[in-house]
Amino acid sequence: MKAFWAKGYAATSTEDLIQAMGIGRQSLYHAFGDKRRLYVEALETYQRETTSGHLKRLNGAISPLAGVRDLLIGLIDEDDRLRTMGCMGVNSVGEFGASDPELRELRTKVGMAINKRLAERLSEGQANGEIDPTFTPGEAANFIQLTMAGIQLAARGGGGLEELRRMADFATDRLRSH
Amino acid sequence: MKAFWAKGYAATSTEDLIQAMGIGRQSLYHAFGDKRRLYVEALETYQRETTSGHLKRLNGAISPLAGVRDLLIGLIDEDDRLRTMGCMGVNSVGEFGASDPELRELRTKVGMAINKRLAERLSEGQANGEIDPTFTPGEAANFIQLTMAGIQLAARGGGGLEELRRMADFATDRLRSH
DNA sequence: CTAGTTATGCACTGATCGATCAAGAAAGGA
DNA sequence: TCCTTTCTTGATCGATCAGTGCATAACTAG
Repeated sequence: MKAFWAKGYAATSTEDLIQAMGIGRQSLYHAFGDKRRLYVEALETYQRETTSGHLKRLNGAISPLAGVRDLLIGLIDEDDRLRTMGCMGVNSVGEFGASDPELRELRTKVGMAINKRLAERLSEGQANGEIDPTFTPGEAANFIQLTMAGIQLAARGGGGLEELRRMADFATDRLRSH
Repeated sequence: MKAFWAKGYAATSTEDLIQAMGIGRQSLYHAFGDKRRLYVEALETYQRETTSGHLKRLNGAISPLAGVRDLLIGLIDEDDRLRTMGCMGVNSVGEFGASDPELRELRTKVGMAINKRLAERLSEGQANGEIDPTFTPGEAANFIQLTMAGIQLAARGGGGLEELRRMADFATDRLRSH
């Protein structure tokens, strides 16, 4: 997973993979079928692990808007090395675009789950007055997801810790009611 | 340029390139040195061509906020095929991250130029009362750029025309003063 | 212990990778 | 015109690519 995450699908050789996993060549093919299947499994694992963390931060905060902020801030790893790896899902979109139906479905599934919970949470925030009531929760949820992707892309591009945190705060503040 | 744009650096073979350009193999190496140099030149050309369009839209509008909107809307091609190619610069960030100093500098240069003009324009908007005066133009400019990247990534991922336009409008409206 | 299944190591496949060679064709300059 | 430089063509380089065949090793069930 880390090998694909760092270098992308095409630039990661099967040699890289067996080195990273510390197993033999035949074991890789026996266990995963081929390079592509391994990539899909790695991406699935990545999505599963990260999504649960995202939802935990979104739900755990004391208020909906604080949840959004925690979600965005939580994307930004303090460690430079980890942060510049970005998000494997975002990287996958960049590499494959909309061309691969299987990856697209995988991505859509995760996106919808986050979107749903995000919209619920935003709706709560509108009810308690902390979030601007003039927009629809669904649109705002889409926009938060766009912001998530933007932050993670900027992180991969070498964006600094403080710079990214300011952007997360800025985006969060844009949802606040006046 | 289109070949690299569509498939990324690693997945584009020199055979793809000579097919796309309609020239012989040796001509490619004679004219560009190697694959990497050709990629850098292609990316430079892409940046130059697109950036001028972005600035034109940002400057051409009747008001600063309308300029921001035109800038964001202008990223979204009506043609599905073109839209799903996304932005070559964004794709490049995804593929190479912060690992390549030359690409990073190329990207930074363009980013700063847009950022500067964006901040100026936002400042104008705050002066004429159309844009929320409570934030600093620089931060807002960074955020617009993050939104640009987010839109273009979503486009590559298969985002629909109307969906993306709604996000552009939503982001623009977040800057409006109340 | 044995039989049968599963996993692994090593050598190797054809294909394709990026890049180069040698030689000729075209273009440019005096 | 002749000579030099620039460009193009086709064959080919060694390296690496993803994926296999085959024999051995490890494990499991009885």
